[in-house]
Amino acid sequence: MLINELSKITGITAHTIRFYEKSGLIKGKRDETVKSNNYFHYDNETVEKLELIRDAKSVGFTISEIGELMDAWYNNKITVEEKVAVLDEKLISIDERIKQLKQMKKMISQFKKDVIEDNC
Amino acid sequence: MLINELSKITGITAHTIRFYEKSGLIKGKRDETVKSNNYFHYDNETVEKLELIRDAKSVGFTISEIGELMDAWYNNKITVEEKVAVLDEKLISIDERIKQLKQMKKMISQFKKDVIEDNC
DNA sequence: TACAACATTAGAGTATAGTCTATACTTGTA
DNA sequence: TACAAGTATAGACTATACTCTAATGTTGTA
Repeated sequence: MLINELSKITGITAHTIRFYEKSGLIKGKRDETVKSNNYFHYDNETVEKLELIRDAKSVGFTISEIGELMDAWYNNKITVEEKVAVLDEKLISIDERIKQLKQMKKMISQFKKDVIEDNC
Repeated sequence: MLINELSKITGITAHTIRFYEKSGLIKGKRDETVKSNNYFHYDNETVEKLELIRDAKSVGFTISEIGELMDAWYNNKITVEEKVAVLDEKLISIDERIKQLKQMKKMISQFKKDVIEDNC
C-alpha cells in the first residue's frame, strides 16, 4: 500500500509517517520495476509497527527507545540475548514508572483527603 | 534563602529554577526593606514545591499540568470543590497511565517469551 | 578596596517530536 | 487530455522544557 492508505488505516498523518521513516522507525520499499515514480510501498507489518509506536508513545517512550524496542521486535540481525536484554530493560523501566505513578497517586489521594477534611 | 541555596538543597540548577519561576510554578519574594538589590528570597515551601515538580515531571506531567496541581495544592483562592475536581482529574489520568503501562508490560513480556521459545 | 562569587534580565541556543509549506513530478478519472 | 488528487524532498516553523550566554549590578572576604 502507499502512504495515503497507510495513513487512513492507522490514523497517523502522512507527514508523521514520513517523520517516522526519516527517524528510522519504519521502512517503505521502492518498487524497482516501476521506473516512472519513486513511491514507497508499505506492508501490513508497517501497520503493526505504527500501532506499536502509538502504544509505546502513549506510555512515554521516546522515539529512540521505540527504535530499540522495534529492533528487538523485528530486526533479525541481533541475537536472542541482545533482544532479551533490550526487552528486560524496557520491562524494568515500565515497572519503575508504575511505581512512581502509584506513589504520586498515593500523595494526591492523601492530599485530597486533607483538602476535604480541613475545609468541612 | 537565595537561589543558590535553593539550588543546592534541591539539586535543581538556578537556571531551571528561574525557568520555573517564569513559568509561574514557584514565586520568590523580594525584600522590600532592602533597596540595594533585587534578589528573590525563597522559603521551605518552595523547596517542597520543587520536589513536587520533580516527582510530577518524573511521572510525565507537563509544566502546565503541574501548574494546575500546584494551584490545587497551594492556592487558597480556589474552592475546595475546584481543588477536588483538579485532583480527581489527575488521579484518573494516573490510573489511565498505569493501565497503559500494564498493557505494554504484558505485550513485551509475551514477546520476550516468543523470542526465547522460537529461538531455542 | 580589590575581586571572586553571586544575583538579575533578556534573549539566544538545544533537543525532541512533530507539523506545515513549497516545489515538482505522477497517477487516475471525467 | 485536462486536472484533481496523490507522492517525494527539503527545509521552515511550532511547542515544550530546558540550558546557556551576555551584560550588568551586588555582596562578602582577604
